[in-house]
Amino acid sequence: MPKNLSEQLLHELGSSIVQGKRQPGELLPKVETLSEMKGVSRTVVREAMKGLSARRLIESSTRTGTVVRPREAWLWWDPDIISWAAAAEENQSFLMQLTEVRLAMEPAAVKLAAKNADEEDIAAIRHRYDLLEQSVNSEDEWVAADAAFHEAILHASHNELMQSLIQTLQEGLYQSRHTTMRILQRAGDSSRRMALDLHRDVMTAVIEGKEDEARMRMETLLHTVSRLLKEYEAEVKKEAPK
Amino acid sequence: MPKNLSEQLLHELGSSIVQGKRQPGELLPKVETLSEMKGVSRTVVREAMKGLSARRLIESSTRTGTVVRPREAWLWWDPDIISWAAAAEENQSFLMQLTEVRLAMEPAAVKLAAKNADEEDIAAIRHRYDLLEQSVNSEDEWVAADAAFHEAILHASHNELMQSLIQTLQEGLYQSRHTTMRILQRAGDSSRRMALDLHRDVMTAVIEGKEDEARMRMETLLHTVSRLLKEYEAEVKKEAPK
DNA sequence: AATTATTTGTCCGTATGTATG
DNA sequence: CCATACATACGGACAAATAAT
Repeated sequence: MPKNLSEQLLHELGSSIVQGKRQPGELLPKVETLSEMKGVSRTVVREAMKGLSARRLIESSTRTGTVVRPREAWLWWDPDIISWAAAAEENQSFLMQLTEVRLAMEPAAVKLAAKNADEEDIAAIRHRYDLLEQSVNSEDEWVAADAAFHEAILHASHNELMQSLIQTLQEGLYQSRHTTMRILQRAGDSSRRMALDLHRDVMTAVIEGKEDEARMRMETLLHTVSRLLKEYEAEVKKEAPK
Repeated sequence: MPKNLSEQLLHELGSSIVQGKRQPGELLPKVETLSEMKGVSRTVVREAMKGLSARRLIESSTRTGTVVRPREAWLWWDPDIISWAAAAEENQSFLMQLTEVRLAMEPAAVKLAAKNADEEDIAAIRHRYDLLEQSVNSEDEWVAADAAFHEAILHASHNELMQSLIQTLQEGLYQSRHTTMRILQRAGDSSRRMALDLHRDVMTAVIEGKEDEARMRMETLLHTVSRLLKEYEAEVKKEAPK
């Protein structure tokens, strides 16, 4: 998947750090040694190192060598770091943290959308909602239509920073949720129909420019989905206990 | 300031892109040319490029060369990108967006703190508040004490992701605000005394575990400070109109 | 469809800078 | 002050990919 050798090595080293296989404070092998270990040139190793230090996972200094930086220095909002952390064995706590941020940001974004949406935005949102309505009977189409709807709302906030943030956030959640998503889909059309109503409520408030209304309805939507998720998780656990 | 040549070049190229001097879609000079232009080796150029592509500011492919990626692909939550954007000429819109995110995140973090703070956290928060109280008469000490107080609250949220996010956020705002800060400080002890009360209210709610109370009080605090800022900005503008 | 030109990607020998012992 | 060990920097060579001819 990675395009070139240095990206490959970057992912290998990066995930080993984020997943705790290399602890903060630990000294990495010197460039020459790594080059031999991985069978690549020093150039490739050095370029991978640049990727790691751009994410503040490591710090290099002459003579001392290259050490893994403490967790609080890491740039957690890098999509790769999030992806590596979400792919870790023990990721429950991390996913909860991601969810907490989402619960804070999405309603705020919708509130902004209600304030800032122009005619073009509203047309786009309406269109996405129609597509959502049409795909209420299809498991596969629903997921894509749902994402597109949220993206249209997000775009209407006219805040690039929030868009970027929520996007990386969603990707992180998505990666570790595709199994759970399947579970939710199994719930069938009825829960999707319920979700559809909640989506329409959000849309209406945005179109009418009712900021706080829009924010609260998004909160309701998120909490409902989260409750559904928990219920079905519990149910599955009951059916197949380990 | 930058430690080595490649970081120097990275900052030069990175800020020129973020500040719009090199537009999305534009083709960068090839490695060899850049190497000659800047008087550094190709190795240095290549390593700087790695830094830019880690931040998704550029994309390279063989034969085609290296192009500046569209703004929506950029990793906006990289501290360097934020710093470059905050240092731009036309940064009003960017600062507003940063502020909007802050207004969403800080109250959410305080709410979490009210939920999750343990004895240790509470002791730390109390301590920071005492320092804040003691520095109400000193312009210089206040800024540092205020930051420390917010950091202690943030730490009590027990959410590394939020901490990281708000920290980079604050650094971005701080960089472009140090002039405005001076203005606010000029307001004298009275406004600081008012702010102190608001801080105490937040602290109390956190200690008592009143989540929504804590969130709302932080919202009040932020809005009050923002209002004070605007008032003094307007006043200064009146005194010295351009 | 085959060839060529151009640019990134990769390798490596070598030299320099810097902090440690 | 010298020796050592590491990152940093330089540049020539070749490989791989792809747009243009």
